[in-house]
Amino acid sequence: MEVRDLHPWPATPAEAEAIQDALRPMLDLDAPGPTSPRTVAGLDVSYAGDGGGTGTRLAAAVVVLDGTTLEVLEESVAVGTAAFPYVPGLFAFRELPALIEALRALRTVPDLLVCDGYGVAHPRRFGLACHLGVLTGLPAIGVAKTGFVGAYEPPGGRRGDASPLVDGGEVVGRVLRTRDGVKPVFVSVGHRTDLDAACRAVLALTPAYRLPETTRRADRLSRDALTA
DNA sequence: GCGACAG
DNA sequence: ATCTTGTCGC
Repeated sequence: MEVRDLHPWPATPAEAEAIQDALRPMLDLDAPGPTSPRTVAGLDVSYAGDGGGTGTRLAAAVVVLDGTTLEVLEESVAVGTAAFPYVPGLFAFRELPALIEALRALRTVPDLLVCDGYGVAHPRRFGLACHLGVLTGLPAIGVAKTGFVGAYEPPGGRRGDASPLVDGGEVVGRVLRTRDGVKPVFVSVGHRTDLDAACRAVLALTPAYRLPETTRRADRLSRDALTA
């Protein structure tokens, strides 16, 4: 699929923040999300050794599933190196180049991107899911495993129970229980979707496990690519 | 000032 | 993210 050319690459955290600020106005946060996406892509990255600095070997994977049957339709992997040191809030710059390469190799144009991390639930309201959404032009959401920004009350204990994630006085996401009695995930909007549609998609992708089937498939694929 | 801090 | 043993539970 087509992906917009990558912007000039930042050499410092300050430059990276400036890029996020420059791209944020391109976000579409008013559009209703896809009601029943035919194809859903999961993205994930695995690292070889020390996952802290720049240059670490990594593998980025994208797996496209049928939105209804969750059958695997297409896979894509790209190996490379970490393009930026890990800095909370600038996480996207670490794996963006490899993820973009994997996306470009895709034959399918997914109806929805499910990213590992956050969307607007971010210090500058521009997490990885927003960044990938703007570069691809596709609806995108973020699903994170642990907290980052925002306060919340523990959601009820049953699958589907949720509570708002609030930061700076605004709702930036939702803490969603995907399995009964299991630690919830953090869902936030990235681009061209609303929070309700994002959570519906996540529930549709979690018929058996805590994490979306898209994320689980991409995780396994990226890990295998690193080994081989 | 001190801690917390997506992956 | 990754490094890792044992342990509890279905």
